[in-house]
Amino acid sequence: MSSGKDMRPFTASLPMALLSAREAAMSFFRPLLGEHDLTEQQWRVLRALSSARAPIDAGELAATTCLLPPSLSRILDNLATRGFVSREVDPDDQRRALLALTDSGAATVRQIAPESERRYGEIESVFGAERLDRLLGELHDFVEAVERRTHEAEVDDDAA
Amino acid sequence: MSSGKDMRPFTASLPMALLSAREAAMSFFRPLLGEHDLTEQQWRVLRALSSARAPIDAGELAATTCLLPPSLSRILDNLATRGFVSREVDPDDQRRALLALTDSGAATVRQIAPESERRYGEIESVFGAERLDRLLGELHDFVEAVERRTHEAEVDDDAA
DNA sequence: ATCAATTAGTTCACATGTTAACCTTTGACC
DNA sequence: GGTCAAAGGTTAACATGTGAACTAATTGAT
Repeated sequence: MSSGKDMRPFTASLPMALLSAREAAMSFFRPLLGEHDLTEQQWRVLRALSSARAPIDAGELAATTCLLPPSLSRILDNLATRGFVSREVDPDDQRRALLALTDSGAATVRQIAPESERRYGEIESVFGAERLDRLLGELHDFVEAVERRTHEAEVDDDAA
Repeated sequence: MSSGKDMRPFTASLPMALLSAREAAMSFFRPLLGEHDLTEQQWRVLRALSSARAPIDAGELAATTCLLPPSLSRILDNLATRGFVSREVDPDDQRRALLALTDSGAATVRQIAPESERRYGEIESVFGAERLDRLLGELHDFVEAVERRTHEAEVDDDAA
């Protein structure tokens, strides 16, 4: 007698579905990043800094890139050593680090961006551009719905 | 002058959207698994073995759980040491390992499954059950579309 | 039967994920 | 103005992600 009868089939699990979809999506970009000796996470950081208009602090960067502080800390060590990122202490609050792209980092982003966009276009052609947009919208709504619920729970905790 | 003008906004990137959605989804389960000293990946392995009707080999298990062989190898070391999983050599092909849940592993899955299902129900109530089903369907289709294209590319390679 | 090419898993090296502990700087309070 | 809790980052320890190299078993071609 199998013990699996009382659980949702494996493939019907949302975390698994999101994971395999992400693997599928990243299969378009991983080879490109590998050619430039960048990991997916390093690229996320460069990309986030590139679209930031001014230096931002580590907490904000961590939130934007979906990286936990310890991971981000090590990634910044790496990127600073390679000269892609500058790290300074915020004079207004010496606990904070202010991060920015160096010229070399910005040049690297500019070099990779066009090919990255081209491959994003491939994804659109495989799945359909508007269908992809709808999917992005649903994913965004999902995150919002979960966050709303989480905040309510926190308020409840405070009240208790 | 910001250098970000030629790239898609960060939040509009599918990999990022899938990643943050996955984080949101896992926020329901991570605390539960932590209570049982299981990581997300260890739980994926236990769950996959629990729904397998017969012992399966490592390659199949890796594919099912979205784990790369090196990760799976270490995870199986861990789960075997803890007595949750048994590992035997396939007599028909001695390269293969045959994996199965032990009684203790099956008991652990049975113990966790109900609460896991309950939390899945919370996700449904937050986002809507049919809306979640549609999302799952789209994610599944996306993976299929990408895999189809990848297979075509491989055939092209062979022909070249 | 023999040997080169494949295949299944593991091991290695390095980067990241995850939690907890730590250190410094702030800010609120008295 | 001194004390203390909280905030921002980093460090530590262990588990996993990732690509490359490695081992052993199997397959296939000769």
